[in-house]
Amino acid sequence: MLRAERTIPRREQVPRHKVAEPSRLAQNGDRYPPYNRPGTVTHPAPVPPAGPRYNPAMAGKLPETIIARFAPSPTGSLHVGGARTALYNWALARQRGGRFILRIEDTDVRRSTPEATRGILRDLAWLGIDWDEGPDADAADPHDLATQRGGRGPYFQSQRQTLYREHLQKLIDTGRAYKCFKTPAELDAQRRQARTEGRPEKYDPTESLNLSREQIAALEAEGRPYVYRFRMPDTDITIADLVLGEVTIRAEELEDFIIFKSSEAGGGPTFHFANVVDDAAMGVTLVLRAQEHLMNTPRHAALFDALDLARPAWAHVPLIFNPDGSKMSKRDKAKAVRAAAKKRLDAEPARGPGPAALAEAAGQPTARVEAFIRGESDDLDTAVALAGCVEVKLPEIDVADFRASGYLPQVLCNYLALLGWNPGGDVERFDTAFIIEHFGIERIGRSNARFDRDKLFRFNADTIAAMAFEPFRDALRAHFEAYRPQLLAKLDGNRFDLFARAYHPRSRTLDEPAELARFLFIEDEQVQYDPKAVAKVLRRNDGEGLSVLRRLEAALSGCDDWSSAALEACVAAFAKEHGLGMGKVAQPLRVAVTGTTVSPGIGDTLELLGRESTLTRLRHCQSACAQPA
RNA sequence: GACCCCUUCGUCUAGCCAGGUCCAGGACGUCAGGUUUUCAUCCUGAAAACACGGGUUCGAAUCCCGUAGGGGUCGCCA
Repeated sequence: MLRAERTIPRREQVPRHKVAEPSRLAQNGDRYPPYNRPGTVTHPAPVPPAGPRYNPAMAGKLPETIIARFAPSPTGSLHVGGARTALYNWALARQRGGRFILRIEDTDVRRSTPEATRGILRDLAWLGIDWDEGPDADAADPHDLATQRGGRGPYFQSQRQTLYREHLQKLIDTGRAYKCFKTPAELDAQRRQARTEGRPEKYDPTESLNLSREQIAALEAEGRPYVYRFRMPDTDITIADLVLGEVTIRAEELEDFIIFKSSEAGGGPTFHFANVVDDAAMGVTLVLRAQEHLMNTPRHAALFDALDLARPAWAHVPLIFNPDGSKMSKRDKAKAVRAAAKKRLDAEPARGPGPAALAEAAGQPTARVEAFIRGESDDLDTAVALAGCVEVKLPEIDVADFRASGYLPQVLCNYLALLGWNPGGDVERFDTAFIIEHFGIERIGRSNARFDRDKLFRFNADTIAAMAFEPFRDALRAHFEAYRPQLLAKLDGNRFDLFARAYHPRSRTLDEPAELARFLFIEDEQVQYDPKAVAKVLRRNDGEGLSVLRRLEAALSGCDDWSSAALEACVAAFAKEHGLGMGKVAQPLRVAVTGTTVSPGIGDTLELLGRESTLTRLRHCQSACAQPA
């Protein structure tokens, strides 16, 4: 029963931190992935009555029916900030029995890619965020109309052009949209001029507005490209934000903006226009998005008004930053690699031709690597290739990064929910069902937050510790299938179970076992003996450890039952017999078979390794680490 | 620069709307001890904040005004 004792999760006592009680909504667990079901969070803690704290949100009212949406643009991976926005929208829709729509805003034809769409769908699904309407995450081609769900599709803006045209026509008919033939270069020059003269850099519509029908026809005949601009009202615009309260922008701050791009830019609606038209067409009642959109909102409000459509409720959530206060972006990966590469080059100026050697090691053109290191390029592929050579771990930025690093989806949701919102009181650990039950806009904060990886890491570690064995094993297997297939292949049959048992208590992420168990995946001859470990554990005191190994070899080869429990017992008996502490025996053995002082319990380590490898390594070690003459 | 938003321990935050019970509570991190065959845990304890200045009040982290600082926006990107 030794094994049972050793393999129970680390946290036997009720944790110090308060953990939310599994919530009532959790009972219909089918909506969530297995690991997302309650039960992984078990210790009861009181949730204080969610006393609404003061919030100027009183300025706006949450709609009766929540029809929320998440509308990413498929120009990159799903960022944690985006994930949080999606989570908040989703939670509100689920809590109120509303609908949650996923709409892909691919109006930027140049930068949108199907791969990005696919990645976003995959990452949302992984987080346990599902949507009532939108593309199908499992479809061979999510763009395929037949696979999209919901009655108000299609859910790609590129597939809704007719609708935008119709609404544009309405604005033209009511005199709220007009053609503007100014080129970007002209506008830029005007802006610069205004700036040097100290005038406000506001677009002046008079010229375009005064164009006669004939003049317009002439310009078009010349083939001059034009955009459509929206005529802003000349009144102040107040928006009732659910998080920030009332925000008023004075009329003079407002300018006519482009709603339809020129043929040169690919035509079609701009974000502002498509966004508003679609929100209206899809019946969206709540627009909860990042605060960087706050200054767009007056434009959107004016557009709703001009189109005679009901404004949705707006809620602008604060932004998420790096611990150092900088904006969290993909560039951070390049920055981290650059810093490490520079350090490496500075440290070994004598060795090799520097950047060229690095480039070769990374399999990248030297010129590209040099440019990268000089900071002239932030190319992600170069960064990734280089990262392996300079031994730097890329910072996690996107949801996919955290997944690859072995974070649990429910933990990421938990942490993200907490970044900008809290249920009140001291409760910090909870599952998604709890979020659905308790989430509320009135408790969203109003100041920006910094992303604390340490805290997320601790949440993940504690959640893994609290998991029952089977869910942990299944999650670990799924992770290895996706990210460590070559290692998984070496863990046949119930050896994977044994592996999972041995590493469950020492895993803080699902990826840690892969790093920690290196010794398992190498050939017996490849074991590298850490000099410090050898000196301390084997050679010290006149080779005390080595002599233990000699005697241990005999004892172990006589062990018939090569199971963790029997091995543990065997080693313990040996220690007792020789009047040694367990450490005096287990440590030399550990160094002998792993090359380091770190591994799972000695019984697990030996069983995992197998009899043959253990004995081979034991002999090999004795000759390799013999006391120097 | 203009406009808008924000401001409690290093970080995320509770408390603020209904001022006293707050010499400000929790979490992560940090530090000091302890448990443990390594690792990872676990246990005990500690340091650590109301940005500043005015007001209102018997009393202000809480209400008002100002200052400073941080952030966002100012694209035919979203």
